[in-house]
Amino acid sequence: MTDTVPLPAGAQTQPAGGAELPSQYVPASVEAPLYERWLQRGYFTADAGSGKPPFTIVIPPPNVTGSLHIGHAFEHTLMDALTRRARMQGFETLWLPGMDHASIAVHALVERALAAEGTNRRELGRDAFVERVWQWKEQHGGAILGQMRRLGDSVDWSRERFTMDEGLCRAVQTMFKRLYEDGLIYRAERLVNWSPALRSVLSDAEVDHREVEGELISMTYGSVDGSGPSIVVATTRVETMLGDTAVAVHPADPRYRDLIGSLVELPLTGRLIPIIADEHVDPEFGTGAVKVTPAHDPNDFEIGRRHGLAMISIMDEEGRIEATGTEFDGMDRFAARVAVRERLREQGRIVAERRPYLHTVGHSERSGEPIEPRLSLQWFVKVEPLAKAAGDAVRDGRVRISPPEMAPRYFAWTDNLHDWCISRQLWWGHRIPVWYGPDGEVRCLGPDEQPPTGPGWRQDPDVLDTWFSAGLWPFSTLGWPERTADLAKFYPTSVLVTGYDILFFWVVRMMMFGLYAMADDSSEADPSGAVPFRTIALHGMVRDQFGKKMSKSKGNSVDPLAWMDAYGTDALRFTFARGANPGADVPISEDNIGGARNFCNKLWNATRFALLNGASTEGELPQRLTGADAWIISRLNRVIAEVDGYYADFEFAKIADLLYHFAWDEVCDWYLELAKVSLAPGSTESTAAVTRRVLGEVLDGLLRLLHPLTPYVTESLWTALTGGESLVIAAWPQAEESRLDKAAEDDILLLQARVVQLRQFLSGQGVKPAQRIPARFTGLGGYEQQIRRLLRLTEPAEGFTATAQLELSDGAAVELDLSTAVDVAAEWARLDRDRAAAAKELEQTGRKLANDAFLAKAKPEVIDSVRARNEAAAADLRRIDEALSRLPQS
RNA sequence: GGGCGCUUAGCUCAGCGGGAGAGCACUCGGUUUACACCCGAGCGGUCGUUGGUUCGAUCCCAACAGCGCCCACCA
Repeated sequence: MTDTVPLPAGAQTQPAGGAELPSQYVPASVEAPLYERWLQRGYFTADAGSGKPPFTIVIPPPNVTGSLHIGHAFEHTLMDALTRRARMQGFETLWLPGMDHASIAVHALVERALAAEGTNRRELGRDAFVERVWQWKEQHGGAILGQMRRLGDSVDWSRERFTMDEGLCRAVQTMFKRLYEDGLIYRAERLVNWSPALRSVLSDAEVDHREVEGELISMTYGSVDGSGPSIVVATTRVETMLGDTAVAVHPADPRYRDLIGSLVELPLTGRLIPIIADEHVDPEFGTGAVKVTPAHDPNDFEIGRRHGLAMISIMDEEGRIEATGTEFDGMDRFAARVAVRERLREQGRIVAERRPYLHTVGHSERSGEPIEPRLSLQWFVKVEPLAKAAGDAVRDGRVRISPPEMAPRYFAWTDNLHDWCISRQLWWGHRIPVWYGPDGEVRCLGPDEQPPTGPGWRQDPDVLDTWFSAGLWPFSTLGWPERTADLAKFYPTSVLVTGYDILFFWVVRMMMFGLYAMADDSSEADPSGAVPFRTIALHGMVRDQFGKKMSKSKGNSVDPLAWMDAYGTDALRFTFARGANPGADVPISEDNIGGARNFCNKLWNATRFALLNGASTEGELPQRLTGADAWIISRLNRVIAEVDGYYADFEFAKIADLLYHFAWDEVCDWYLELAKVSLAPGSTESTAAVTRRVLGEVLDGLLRLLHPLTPYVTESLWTALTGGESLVIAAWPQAEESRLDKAAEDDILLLQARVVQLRQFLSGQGVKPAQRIPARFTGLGGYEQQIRRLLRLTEPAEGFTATAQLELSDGAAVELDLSTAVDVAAEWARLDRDRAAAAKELEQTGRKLANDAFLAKAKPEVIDSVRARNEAAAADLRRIDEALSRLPQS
């Protein structure tokens, strides 16, 4: 044992010596130096050549434009906890950091800067624009990386990746070419989601369906004067009528049977269009007749294909009407909607208007405007076989989804995925590796192939959807397509931690690509080795204290950095962990984090107490322990096992809650108080030595268990307590069955029950904590000294008069001299309450025991427990009645 | 329109067939030498409603009401 207290690691400003150890934990003086030390010692750097089993997490790459928001901070806390625990468990641990190039977000940002300079990307030109983006990235990108250090993320910075770096470019090209050659990537003219603001196509996943107030206009096609055939159709997008090529009715609809096959005049254009029959039409809706615009509506596109209709595009890439020879040519789509409607009205063709008409319209997720279905030549991934494989991997258990209730959402996606449009009319991103020759040749190139030269050859101008490269993340970051040592060692990754809100976007794409690309690499020893991750752990979203989604516009969002400043990183992390039930949202508030800060301080002071009292972690823990020492070691070992169980199911909230209560209620409130007796001057040196060793053991174990959640305070305290190098590389505790001691646990439970009884009695009597009451115990069978200390009871002295007697649990009793302070009324009230509770328990359990059906059908252990409760209630009642009879009548 | 989930103390949430729990908030009492970012004692709930299954239901089933999220081409 040492007679001075070692300096907590990182606390350079604090002088050595327990007496000078501050009574409050000051995170700011500890965090940054500790993180620096961890980096210097290379604790986070993984070794692909290690013989240890691997544990891998790849970070969901944040956008290069992003900074750390509360959602990242939360997600990183969970990933870091898993990573740190795995490292302590002896895994070769890799948590790989990186960023996503975020095509659209970067475009928005840089184009805004260009606009401020009075220019735009088209004036600048492609190469200069891309150059400009790289400049921006070097200067301003990646703010989040520094913030991750504050959070304590134990990522391997030597392996940091970016989705546009050289290696990932090779991966993207390789993947594209493989899919292309397998016929899983194709180019086709399809009806796509077009964003006029971005002048680019978007995938289905980038379209938000929002309910808007529009108008539903019913109008007459054909003759208005009865001179020829006519039919009434309804639409919310009147302007699209300029591109109509048919009117469709249900084949069995008697109203229109005679009209099928005839031609009607399309107003404003003079074109004649056919009335056709198609099963898709719902006769119940509207008039039962549908205008068909194959080039601007997904359903109509399908109808058009079935009937071989012409597809007339009437809109350009910025959403302006293209209808040569009409007055609407060049008009914005929304202006045209009004203009067309008014022109039709003049012709007496409007037969009904419903306004407002509530319906859903797809909007561009990024730029916000309504998307326009538009006919366009684009690249697609044929997802069906890939998505099936992705679904099967979960169905057959190669990949586990946690919590399992989330699996249906996953299948809903894999089972219904449409082909994925991967080309974007943008400049920042992975350019499609396809060249077109002068004679219509198409050549797809891998990363090591030279682009064709010669006149007329040009590369496809489009870039790939950001999610294409993100889908390769779990293996591209490890060196794929090269068969690197990293890939061999660390793939498949162990667990993917992500929010349920992006399950569909990203997870399914990684599954599809991982299973496809890595199929050849899965060995016989591990046939499931192609999966990108063994487990998908889904978490919820961080919400405010009322369960509301955080948003800047609502003003309820929280800056995690400000909270780290005010309360410390560990407090923030512990708050997240404490709220993290699998798959459920996480409400947090300043009250929560205040409590977590207090908890860190509690640990600080518990360890300070231990250091001041010579706690030791040296040498073997005695095999035979007694009393409180045996109890707390037993409890520690139970807690270790429980924590391990919870980690298996990502039950962070339960881990945090368990450790909080173990540390605070059991270690601090009881064990430290009981230990004070063994450590007091009156105790023998051998007793004190054992307690000092147990004290060290318990705190050592507790700090190890807490380290994944609260790395800084635990590291700081643990190095001071043990003199060890670092908790980061310390071993994770092992639960030892031989340390479980049911008898010691029962002893302390009894002690606690008795102490609580006495406290309640004294508190009910209005006895002030400072008052020292003389007491005489009988039948205690041990722990008298501890009970006296906890309650500040004195030995009965000369003139002791027992003014009160109290029956304590399990046959013990105490006489107290309360001549100084007795509050009879308060005690009556308290005993009455207790009596009512005991009587209720007696009645409830008695009724069950009197029920033959219960006795006949209930499980024996249930009956036994009810019987025991019944007897205990009866004993309580007797004790209370006895106490009542002794109390003076008021 | 389809799918998933939620409704338990003032707030946020655990529990999910046999004794209603936690944190915070609240009330009362405290200068106990680790900690007032503390200690002790307390108050507070017909577990959304109505039926059913069961010896027994907060927990299982059904219906209803309210809320949330995801998916979706009803013109």
